Amino acid sequence: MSKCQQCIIRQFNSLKHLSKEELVRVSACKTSKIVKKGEYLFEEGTRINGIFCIKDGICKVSKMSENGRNQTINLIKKGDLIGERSLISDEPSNLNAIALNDLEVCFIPKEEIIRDLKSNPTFTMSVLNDLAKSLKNSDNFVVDMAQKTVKQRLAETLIKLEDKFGTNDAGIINLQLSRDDFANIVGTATESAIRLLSEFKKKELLEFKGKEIKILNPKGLEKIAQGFS
Amino acid sequence: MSKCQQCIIRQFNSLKHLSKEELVRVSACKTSKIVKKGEYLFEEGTRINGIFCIKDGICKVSKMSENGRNQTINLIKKGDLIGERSLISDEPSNLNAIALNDLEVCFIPKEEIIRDLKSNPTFTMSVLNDLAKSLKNSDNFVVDMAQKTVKQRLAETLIKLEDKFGTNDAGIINLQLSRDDFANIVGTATESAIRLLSEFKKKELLEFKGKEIKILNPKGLEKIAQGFS
DNA sequence: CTTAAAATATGATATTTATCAGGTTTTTAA
DNA sequence: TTAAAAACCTGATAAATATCATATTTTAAG
Repeated sequence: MSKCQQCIIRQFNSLKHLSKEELVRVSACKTSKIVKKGEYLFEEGTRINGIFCIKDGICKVSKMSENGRNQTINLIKKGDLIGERSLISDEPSNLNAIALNDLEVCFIPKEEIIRDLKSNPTFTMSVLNDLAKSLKNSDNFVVDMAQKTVKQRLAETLIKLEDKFGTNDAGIINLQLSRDDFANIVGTATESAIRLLSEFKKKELLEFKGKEIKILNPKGLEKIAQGFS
Repeated sequence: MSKCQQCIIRQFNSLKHLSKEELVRVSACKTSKIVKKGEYLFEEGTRINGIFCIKDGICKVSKMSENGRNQTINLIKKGDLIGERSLISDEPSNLNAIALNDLEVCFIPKEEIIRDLKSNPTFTMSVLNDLAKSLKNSDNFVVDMAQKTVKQRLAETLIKLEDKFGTNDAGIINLQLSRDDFANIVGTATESAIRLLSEFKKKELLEFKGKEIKILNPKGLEKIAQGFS
């Protein structure tokens, strides 16, 4: 198994603040696994007892509402850590993590990381920083969900996806989501997501062929996200 | 000015993990202030550079949406800390904090707390814990906002308010909010909040006289929050 | 290659919610 | 105490969104 010390991925997250010795220890007790597209990395209600470092692939973080509908909270990509909350509280996870495409992850047990948290303040501050950023994102997300229309939210989602995952040479967003995935991110019915995507296409804000989406007029989408429509 | 060492409020938050010496230092550099009802404790876009400890009163945390509408994110009460995020990032606050009634707060400058974070792992873990809990709350809030109807959200809000602030001898919730406040928590128009409160009253789920609200049938409200209506 | 299943699409309709408009009551300040 | 302002309330209507029904296209499996 590859060693954390040599893993380039750690440069993208808090693990970069670990010393060489700490990394060696972490490396010794980590495990790796592959999660196939559509399978769970972890499930709501289970204890995860450690953090996952995403080496490759994209992971959808979601939660069931009491209404029985699924809401996607976040998309996690290569280089991100997930499961930080399990370090702190002993409660089972309140979230699902599902592979959107084949996922390569490392798992570091809780005790190991806690040991580092207690001894390495720089590492701890970095983890605090991550949580703080997530919290800010989440708060902003609440405001959007509460105050924006479905159309605004979909426009915003498209912009954010392009930002986060980039495009290929042809300008197509480097992430293929089903209409249902879009609906679950935006918090709407699948039919509504489909209709709005078609509307955006008709208005030449974007074009798509199946799941391949290319944004043609980002400014226009931005306007819509801000409520000018 | 009163001393942190003798302040009973700190028992309710992470500050309880500070040692006597640390508390003496904190106490020496803290400042106190009163914020009158309706005034800002701090404003979106300003740098706060420290944390506030709420000694008395209730504070509304909110954010303007791009649509120009206000969304209340959280209600903070006696014993809570607020502003933890400013410890970590240097960005200005993305939130407003407004006094719902007269507020008595202490302010502890950032540098002082960071010093303690670096030297006291128990304190740090407690702050991490707070952030993690907030994040969980926020995530749940996102799901509610995205997936529940206004009626469900209002019912849930009422239950949560009673939980958090309790009731007086007459069973009236210990917090007086305007209909507009309710609308901003639930994320709806003021008229809609009014209509639904009236509907709940008609169904004898609650009774109210002005801003004094008494829940009569908590199970019934719970049912509605879960989507049975 | 063929067929069944899943995903996408679109129309019709019902429901939810916002908006506007006009009241009444309560609170605030002079 | 009284006038003005703010908060509250209700109805009518419009807009947004969900739901249901059904057709088409795409994908997956045999």
